[in-house]
Order: sequence, then structure tokens, then C-alpha cells
Amino acid sequence: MAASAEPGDPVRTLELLWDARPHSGLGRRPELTLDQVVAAAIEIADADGLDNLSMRRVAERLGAGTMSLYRHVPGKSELFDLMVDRVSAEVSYRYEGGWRDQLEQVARANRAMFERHPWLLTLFPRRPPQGPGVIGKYDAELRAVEGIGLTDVEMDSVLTLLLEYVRGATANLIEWRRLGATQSDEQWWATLAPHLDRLLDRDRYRLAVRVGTAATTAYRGVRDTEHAFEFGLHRVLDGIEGLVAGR
Amino acid sequence: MAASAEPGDPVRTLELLWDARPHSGLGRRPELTLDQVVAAAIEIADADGLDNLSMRRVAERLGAGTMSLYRHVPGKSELFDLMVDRVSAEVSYRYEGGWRDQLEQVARANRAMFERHPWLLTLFPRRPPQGPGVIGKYDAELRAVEGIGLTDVEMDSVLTLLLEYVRGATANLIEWRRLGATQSDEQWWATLAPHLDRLLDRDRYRLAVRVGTAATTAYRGVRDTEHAFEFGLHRVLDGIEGLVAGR
DNA sequence: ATAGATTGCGTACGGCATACGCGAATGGAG
DNA sequence: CTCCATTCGCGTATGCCGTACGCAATCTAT
Repeated sequence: MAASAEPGDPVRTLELLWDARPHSGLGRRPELTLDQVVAAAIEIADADGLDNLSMRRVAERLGAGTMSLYRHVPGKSELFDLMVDRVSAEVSYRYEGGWRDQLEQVARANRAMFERHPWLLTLFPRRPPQGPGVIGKYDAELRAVEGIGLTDVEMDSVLTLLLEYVRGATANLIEWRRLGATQSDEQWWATLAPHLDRLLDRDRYRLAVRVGTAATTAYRGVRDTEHAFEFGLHRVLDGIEGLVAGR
Repeated sequence: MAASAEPGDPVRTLELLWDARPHSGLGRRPELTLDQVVAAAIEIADADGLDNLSMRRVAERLGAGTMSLYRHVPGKSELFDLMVDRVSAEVSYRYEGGWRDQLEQVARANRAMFERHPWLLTLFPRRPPQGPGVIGKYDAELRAVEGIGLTDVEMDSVLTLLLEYVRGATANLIEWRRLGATQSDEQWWATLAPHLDRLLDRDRYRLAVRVGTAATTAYRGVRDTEHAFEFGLHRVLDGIEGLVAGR
């Protein structure tokens, strides 16, 4: 899962992102489009996660040979870039109200995106080169904090802060949900409890055990994971409010 | 990079984490210890990243056969758990002052940990089963927000919020630094600029281009990435302050 | 000396990304 | 109509990966 390196030609990637590689007219007519490849990859990642996304599986789903994909995409890393840009474009960004209301809507829109495509949690944020989806999203979100007295750099920082919170909080949310869904949950603790008792010094880690137990119990319910998300969101917005009010 | 699944025996993992697998006395004496395996894995990950960490490389570094590792570690996923717990334990947690000062120290300590071990950024946070390192860290950090009028669940939420911020901000910080270090940076933009001009509608994405340029220019300098980290940190602490003050 | 437990690890399997090169399809030039 | 440059589809092959399996070596207790 080399989600990092981008050794390929960035210009080529840029052109793919901006859909600027039309068929020249010459040569054999393509049977596959870039969009189809990206769409298939997204479907697989949505269903089975990034770890189970392989070039072979994408090709299989499209009824094509594995190496045919490489006529449309330079490699897997660039495919990731294209996937991120695509899903960034698919959200409708219409934010209304004061800046705080708008930022709240931004947060919820991003959370929804992460929930629809959990694999984004490991891919986000993606560095340049960026495409129309990512830039359009950035542009729309910036409007929420435009004209409230912040400098350009501050606008970027505020947005980054908010999106980072949403990313992390959504990751936790999904993790809690997954943990709750994996078998009876009660049974899991029942199995581990005696071993934990044997190993864990409850006195030395008194505070951790107490708070950890409280948090685990609370987050077991859907209502409370929801509450945790809202709680953090309002802390972040409060922090931004202090900045904005001072202008 | 199956950083997620934990299909193995959780009880076994727990015992490994808590160092509760002494040599029985019978049978061939082990030539390798669990600690050596974990330490070697951390060294490799520190140097070349998680993507270049393979069981073969760990074994090679230890002068052992690849499959010998599996006598000490159930699999790669559990090795990740052990690595996380180990590095969580290696930080000294002595926080002093008021809750806000302490949380600031917590943030800096975590940032330092992420900078020392960038691979943590993709592994963090790790769900149960957890070992003495992770729990000890959690316990120490909770003390920073103990006795200031928060409920147990709120204490957990506040800490989670802060650590998520630090994770994201440090990831950005490292990414900016890496981007700046990769070749002349000026040249990179110079190569891409004409293509961007051709593809990107500067009118449609006016705001994004303006703010993005400002942010990129600013973060080019070390001083300003540093400033960005502090900026976000203070926003988060301000947000928490509002909560604490209300109690 | 032997039995039983434990470790080290060579071999092998299935999966992965992808480099390379060939054959098939296509449109334009002569 | 013929050729040729161009582009696409993709079979084959290479070198990684995690790890299942089983045997040989080594140890203690008897």
C-alpha cells in the first residue's frame, strides 16, 4: 500500500486529473475509459476497503486484462489520486447562513463523505498535483470563512483544522461502530476480562481504567458516539470563534 | 498493508503486549527475543517507512531466518500493535502547571513522538487490545485534565480531540517539509505552472487559487509551518477553555 | 538414554504491482 | 487499395510480499 510516493510524471497525472487526454483519433479505439477504471476502483474500495483493492480486481470487475488498466492509469498511486479527486467532486457544496453555521455544514458534508468512502480516511489529505474535484471542494469550503476578517493564511489554517478534526472524529466513530458490530461485544470483554485482571495493574492505571471504562460504556450506544462528534465539533468551532470575534 | 484486521487470538496478543510469555524452561532456548524483533521493526520503519517494513527485512537485520520471527510474533498486524505500544512507552510524561499548560505539553510530546516515528501517523490510533505503553500514556495524559470539573467522558473527549489535532497537524507539517525538501521546489512549480495555466480556470477557482497560493508561500518557510501548528493548537485549547470555564 | 517440549528456519504457495513486447485495430497518406 | 504510424489490449514474466507447513536441532525432566 504505497499510498505515498509519486515517482511518476506529475504533468501526466495533472492531465489525467483534468481530463485533458482526449483520444487522438489515430490508432485502435479504446474499449475502456479512465472514468470506468476510477469508478470501478471506488466501488471496490467502498465495498471491501483499500487493502482489498488490487489492479487485478479492478480489471476483473471491468472484464478486462490486468495490464490494460495501465494504458489509462500510470500506476496505483495515481489511481488513488484520481479516486480522491472523484469523490471530492461528488458532494454538493451549498452552504448557507453565518460562518459558524456554514462551517458546521462543511463538517457534516465531509463526515458524510468519509462515511460513504471510509478508505478516504487513510488517503486524506492528498498533496498536489490536485484536480478539479479537490480544488472545487477547497474553493467552496473557503467561502464559508470568507470576509470575516481573517487573513488568507488564517482561512486555510481554520479550514485545515476543521477538516482534520472531522477526519479523526469520523475515524473514531467508524471504529467504535465496527467494534460494536463485531460479535456480541459483551462476550469479547468477558473473554478478555480475566486476562486483563491478571495483567493490568488497576491501581497504577487507576485513572485510565476509570475514564476508559466510562468512555467505552458511553460510546457503546449510537446516541453517544453521535454526541462525541458534536462535542468535539463545537469545541473546534468555539476555538475559531475566539479568533473571529477578536477581529 | 493490512493495518486493520486482527483475526488472531486477542488473548495471545494481550499476553505479548504485557510481556507475559516467559520461557517455560523446557525445549530449545530462544535465540531471539520479542523485544529484539519489535526494536528491529521500529528501526526499519523509522528509517524507511511502514511500506518498506517487511518480515524478511526484519529477519535480515537480526541475522535470523524469516520464519523464525513467527515464533515470537503471530503476524504482521500484531507486530504493529507491539510497535505502537513500545513507542508509546518511550516518552517521558511529566506534565506541570495548569491544565492548559499541561495540555500544551501533551501536544508537544505527542508531536515529538510522531516526528520521531512518522509511521505512527498511519497507525494511530490503535484499538484494543492495548498494552502498558498505550495505557500508561493515556493515564498520564488524563491527569492533565483531572479535577477541573469535567466528567469522565468529557475528559476522554477532550484528550481525543487534542491528540487528533496533533496527529493531523504533524502529518501536514511533515508533508510540507518533505515537499520543500524534494528538489528545488521552485523548479517543480515552474514545470507545472504552464500546464496548470492551461487546465485550471483561475476565475472559477479564484478564492482557492488566492488562498492556496498564500498558504503554500507561507508554509514554504520553517518558521511558518511552526506558526501553523501553534495557531491550530491554540484554537483547540481555546475551544476547550470555553468548556472548562463554564464549570 | 529417552521422551516431550520448544525454537530455528527452508521450502512452497498464492497474491501483489508492474516492465516488456507482441498482435490487433484504426485512420491518414500515397 | 495499400501501407504505415499510432494506439490499445493484454499474456508473460519478474521480484516482491505474508505466511502455512513440517522437519531438524536443542533443551529439560525422567
